[in-house]
Amino acid sequence: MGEPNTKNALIESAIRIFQQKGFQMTRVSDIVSDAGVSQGTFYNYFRSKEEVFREICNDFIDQVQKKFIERTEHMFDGDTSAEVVGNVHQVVRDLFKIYHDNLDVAELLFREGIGNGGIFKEIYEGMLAIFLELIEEQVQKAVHRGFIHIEDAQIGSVFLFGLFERSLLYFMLIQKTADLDKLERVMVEFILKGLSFDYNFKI
Amino acid sequence: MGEPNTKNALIESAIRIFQQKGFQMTRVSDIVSDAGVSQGTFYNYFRSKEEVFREICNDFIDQVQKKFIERTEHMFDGDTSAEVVGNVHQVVRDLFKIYHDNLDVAELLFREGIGNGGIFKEIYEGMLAIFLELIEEQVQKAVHRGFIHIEDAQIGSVFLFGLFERSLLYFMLIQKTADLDKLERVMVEFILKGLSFDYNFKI
Amino acid sequence: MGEPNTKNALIESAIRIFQQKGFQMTRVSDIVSDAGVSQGTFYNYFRSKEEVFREICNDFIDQVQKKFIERTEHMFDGDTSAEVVGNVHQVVRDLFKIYHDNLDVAELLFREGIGNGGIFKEIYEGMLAIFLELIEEQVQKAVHRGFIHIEDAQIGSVFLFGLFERSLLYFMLIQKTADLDKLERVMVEFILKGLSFDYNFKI
Amino acid sequence: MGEPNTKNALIESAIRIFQQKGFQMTRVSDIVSDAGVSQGTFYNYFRSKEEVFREICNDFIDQVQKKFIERTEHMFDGDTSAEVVGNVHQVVRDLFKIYHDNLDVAELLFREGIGNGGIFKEIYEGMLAIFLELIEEQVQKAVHRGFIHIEDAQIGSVFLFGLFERSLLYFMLIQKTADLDKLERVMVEFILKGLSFDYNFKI
DNA sequence: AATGAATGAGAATTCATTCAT
DNA sequence: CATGAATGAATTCTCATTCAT
Repeated sequence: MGEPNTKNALIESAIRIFQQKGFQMTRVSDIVSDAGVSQGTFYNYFRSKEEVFREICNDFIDQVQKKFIERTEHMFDGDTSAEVVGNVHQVVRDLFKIYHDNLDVAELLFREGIGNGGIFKEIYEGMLAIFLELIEEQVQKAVHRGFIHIEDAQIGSVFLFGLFERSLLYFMLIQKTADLDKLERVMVEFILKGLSFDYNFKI
Repeated sequence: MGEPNTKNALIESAIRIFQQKGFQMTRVSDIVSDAGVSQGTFYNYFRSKEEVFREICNDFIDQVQKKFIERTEHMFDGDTSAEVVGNVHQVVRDLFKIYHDNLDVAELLFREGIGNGGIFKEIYEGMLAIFLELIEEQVQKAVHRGFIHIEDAQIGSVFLFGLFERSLLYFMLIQKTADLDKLERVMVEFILKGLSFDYNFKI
Repeated sequence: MGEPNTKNALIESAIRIFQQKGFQMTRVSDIVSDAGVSQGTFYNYFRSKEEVFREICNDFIDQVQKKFIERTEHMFDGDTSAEVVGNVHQVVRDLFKIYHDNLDVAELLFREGIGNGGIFKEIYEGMLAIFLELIEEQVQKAVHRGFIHIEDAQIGSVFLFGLFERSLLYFMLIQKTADLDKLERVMVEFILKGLSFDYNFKI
Repeated sequence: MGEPNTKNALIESAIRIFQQKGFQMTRVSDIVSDAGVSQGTFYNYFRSKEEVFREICNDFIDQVQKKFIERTEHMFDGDTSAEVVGNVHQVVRDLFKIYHDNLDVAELLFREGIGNGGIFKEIYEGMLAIFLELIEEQVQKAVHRGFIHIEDAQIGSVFLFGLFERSLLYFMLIQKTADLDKLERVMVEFILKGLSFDYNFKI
């Protein structure tokens, strides 16, 4: 009783405090006092501070990955350029939403996942690998279907990822005032043009 | 480049160790033993561990910023599209070189600058602001000259920055095997097309 | 020997784990998980970890003491030297058996009883006192009957105890390969000669 | 400066406190406050509480071993029984002295060396092996020279060790009132008789 | 300038014990 | 009787920083 509640409370507090103070500066005592449980209770659920962090990140990545697959697999679907453009918009909008819905953990991962002496390097790089592969696959498909063109699909997918990730980091987490509709519009146009999209194709 | 004095030795050691272990995991004792001086000596030159880090980052940013200005201020110069394309290539190549020449500190800054509970958030965000402003300025100029187009120059400059930074992070620091000529080619094409560059303009 | 109830299970587990890990390194959680009951159940039977240990030791000492009295009180009985020698052999053999039958607790007590910051000093020293007194009594009796001789019976009984205890510790617990028949033979001879036994006496 | 003093102070305090409270119950804070230095200083000299203990024990064993070799190697020297008896007395007296001079560490080792979940089992057993070997060697030599007799020299040396160690433990550390002259006299007689010493031999 | 021993606040983690169910 | 989540005191060890020499 209280079992899953306590663990959830700890996870939620951990996310909140990690986000505020960063992993290294967060004390287990901060987490437990935020969660309203005792110091020892923490260790009934997690072996260490690092373990909560990993658990949070992995949960997030799993969940986002699943949604990401659902959304992106129809990214360049469509028989006419208008349909494709519509789908790309839809995908970008969906991804914004996923990101926005998980803003706290996303921030945590993007901020913390890189530094910290490489403790979480593997987590960030693992996530990067997963997403790059998924994006590349879609880009390849569209290249084969002939309505976009890029010399190297892997490079292209790194561009798309960088473009997307840094934009959201910048506009959602740093500036915190984002006109998401506009961002979506500008991004879709930039991407499609960058990928030499054929705005007049029809199968 | 400077005289091989104690302070330089400490800075070089600090860069090396920070890069290997990250800021938080680096011990002052690691730095001094790498530099071959005693623990106390460190504090004759720096008030704290944080101070060396700031000094390293700020030196890097100052230096890169200067080069960056030099290079980018002629980014979209030229009276014909061919000249502009040539200049863009030149700028991208130069930036690659700057990044490559400072790979150690660049990695340090990009890896550490974000996390760490916001200690260095300000450094990273300061740097981001500087570069975004410089890029935006160039983009604006080119938009006014009429041969590129983008709905919002700030958004565009974030795209360019993200594109560039994450690509170099990925190919230079993670994959570690980069065909820089190809990357340059693909990047320039992607950027110019993304910015609706008029490949046929002539003044 | 008892009913296979929870308390016995806990005691048996406690003996096993204490023996493996020592008192201090044994966790109550080790004991209960070995016994297959929950953490709380332990405290329905024992007030503390120390209490199980005391209970185990005291049970052992009581039981051994009883047997020890039975056996030793006829140690030097007999009207001829041959009878006495036979009885001494019998006693030594019996004591070996007691020790062997209780090897686990014996080890526990001899290993743990001394150290641990004196927590169990009293237990070990109490046991020592009991056995030394019993031995001394027998030695006195034999001295009075005139067929052994020793300047100080207390010192002699300490010798006998040390001789016996360390031998069994060494051969049973450290070397683990003991030719008990030989050990018995050598020990009886050593003891009797050491005590200036008159191999030719007859009443 | 202060360097060896601090370390020595810590070792002396450690011996004192370990002896009073036992290894497990001793806190590093007890040691440092007794030594009058700060908590951190302890860790400039020892990696852990265990390390001081090992260092203390090993120093003691090394030192005692050296003296023990010096003394025992002439244990059964002599051309007449009287000379041998004299030598045995001398050796026993010397060993009492070594033990007495190092009473604090001896107590520490004999009390703590055994228990503690086997952490220091190896230390105690290592020491035991060393001393048993040295004793056995002397016993063998005397057996070959023909004036003592024992069926098994190894068993005999375990007897001698047990006899000696437990006596000193009992009379010096537990009873704390020992008539050492008498103990020596009784012990030498017991040992020699136990070993079937030929009180009339002459070469 | 250089040294390096000393400092001590601070953090993570452990585990015997309690108690409401 | 049994349970097991919760507790929190207690302890070890770390490491940036100071300062007398």
